[in-house]
Amino acid sequence: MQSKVHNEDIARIFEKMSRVLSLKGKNRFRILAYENAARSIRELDEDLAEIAAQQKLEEIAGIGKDLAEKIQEALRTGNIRACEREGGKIPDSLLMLFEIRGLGPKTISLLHKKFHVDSLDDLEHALASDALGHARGFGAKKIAALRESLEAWTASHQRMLLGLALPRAEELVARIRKLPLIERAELAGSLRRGRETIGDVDLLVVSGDSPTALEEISRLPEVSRVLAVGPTRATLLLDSIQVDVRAVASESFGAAMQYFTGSKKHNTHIRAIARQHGLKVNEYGVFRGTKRLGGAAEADVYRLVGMPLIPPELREDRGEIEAALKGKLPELVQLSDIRGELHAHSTYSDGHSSMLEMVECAAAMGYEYIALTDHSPSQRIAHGLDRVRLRKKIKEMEKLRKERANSRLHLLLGAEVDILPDGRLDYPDDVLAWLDVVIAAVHANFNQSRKQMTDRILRAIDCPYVNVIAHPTARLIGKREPVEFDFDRIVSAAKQAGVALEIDGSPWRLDLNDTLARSAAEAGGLLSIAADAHSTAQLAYLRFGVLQARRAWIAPASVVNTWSWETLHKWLTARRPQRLGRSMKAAG
DNA sequence: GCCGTTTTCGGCCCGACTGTTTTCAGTCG
Repeated sequence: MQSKVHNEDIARIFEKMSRVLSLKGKNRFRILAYENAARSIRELDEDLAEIAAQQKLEEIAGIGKDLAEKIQEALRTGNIRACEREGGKIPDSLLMLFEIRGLGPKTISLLHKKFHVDSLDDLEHALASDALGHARGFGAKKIAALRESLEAWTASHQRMLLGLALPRAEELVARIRKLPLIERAELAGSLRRGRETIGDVDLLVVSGDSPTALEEISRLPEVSRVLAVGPTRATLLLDSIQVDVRAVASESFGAAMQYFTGSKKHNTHIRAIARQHGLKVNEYGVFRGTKRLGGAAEADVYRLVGMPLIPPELREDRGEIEAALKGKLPELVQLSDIRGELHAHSTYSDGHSSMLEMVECAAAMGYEYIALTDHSPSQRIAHGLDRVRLRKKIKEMEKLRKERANSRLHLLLGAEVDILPDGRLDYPDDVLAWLDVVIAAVHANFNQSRKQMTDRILRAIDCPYVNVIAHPTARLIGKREPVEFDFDRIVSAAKQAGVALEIDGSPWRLDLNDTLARSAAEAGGLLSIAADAHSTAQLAYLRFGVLQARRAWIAPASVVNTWSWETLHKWLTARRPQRLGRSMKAAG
């Protein structure tokens, strides 16, 4: 049996084919057909192999007889002879040039033929020399624009982390809202849906004088570069993040928000339902024939197709439309439901803020409880606490509790304890008994087998002092793959034991991710949404965890840190061997 | 190359924007 051919492999072949054909100046609709097919395949949930087995390839939008046969061939042999023949002599490095903004088939073809540019490196050299200067179509501005595009691509060809992009985008929106010409400004796109990474920022504005408003936006100090400005649209760079600003009419604002928030799949599905009602939905509104029925408010769009407004975080076509039609949209946890933080560090381990600073910040945020969960000794780089230093921390915490006796904020002595490779915890039971909150986490030996890792985490869950498994898959977005384990077994063991699985809000982690968190919650498991804060400012990371939880359809009831102090306290102590931790008694 | 209440041929992704053009070509979303 041939090694498995994935949907993405076939999408790549078709994408390559469309680029090859465009370089050769072939029929533009044929080019478009391959492009559409590639996109259509990328949007599939099901494996092409399964669809092929059911003889249903031609039911996929954009796949006809010919492409269905080509897919069959790719599934059998791993490649498509006709596509290889067509693109045979064209190096992949040349096709990479399509990634550069401002380069299309004509220019790439010209660069290739006249200047022997076959790669991004070649392009860089050509742009650096003055060779292009005299060629037709290459003015000084064009060359400068290409230099900038190449630079921007190098800086940002990978997607940007939500937690880093969102605050920058929000600052920009706040700034834009203060401009006198601006009536409204809102973020749309994947940022609004809370996706863990984003490609660019979509921003909609309403103004009585759009052209001037867009000019003014382009001149804001936050904007590092202006790629394009016209009367209805501007493309800007905010650091290396591309921002697309669109000016829309007030009466179309809701329809435009709906359209530009996406996802594409969600919108396609909504439009299909609209068609069944004899309606047309686009970015300008909802129409029956030429009669405009609504579109000023986003809720208009959903109401006219017979459903309540769907929260942006759910708009991925993962069942939310069916749920909305049945009136069964889930109640989603929101930031204001959160009553405390169960994962935060202080200067005792690798945090940058003192216990006092962390506690004061948590009080200012209106929290009812905060656990300071510094690392255990195995985390040497993070200054994990041995018994002696842990005792010192307990003393300081008891002093803090006395000084703040009138505060409604409960201080919890916690630790983020390493789960050792064999599943034992990094503190012995007598030390664990000192703690009010134990969150256990994998921080090393990520490459164990699936079975070893499953047993390791199961053993940690078995320990009666453990309350939470922190960042369960240990992934770092774009940097470290999630560890492998039997997720269903972990979820069911955690549920049995009353152990919560964490949704870590740190922008680099967001762990559990949305799909895993959703299946944990659907199985009836408990979750904890945490900031994993290493400073007072990072306590705000919790909101990214909440966004992730909302994408996972999670209701407040299954999130332990939405619970009142009394309920949480009962839960924390429920599993413990009889003798209560002494600091918990002090917390009273 | 796909698609079909316009159905096996003849449409399909076109409007906005930039740069270099002297009335338009190329690219983007």
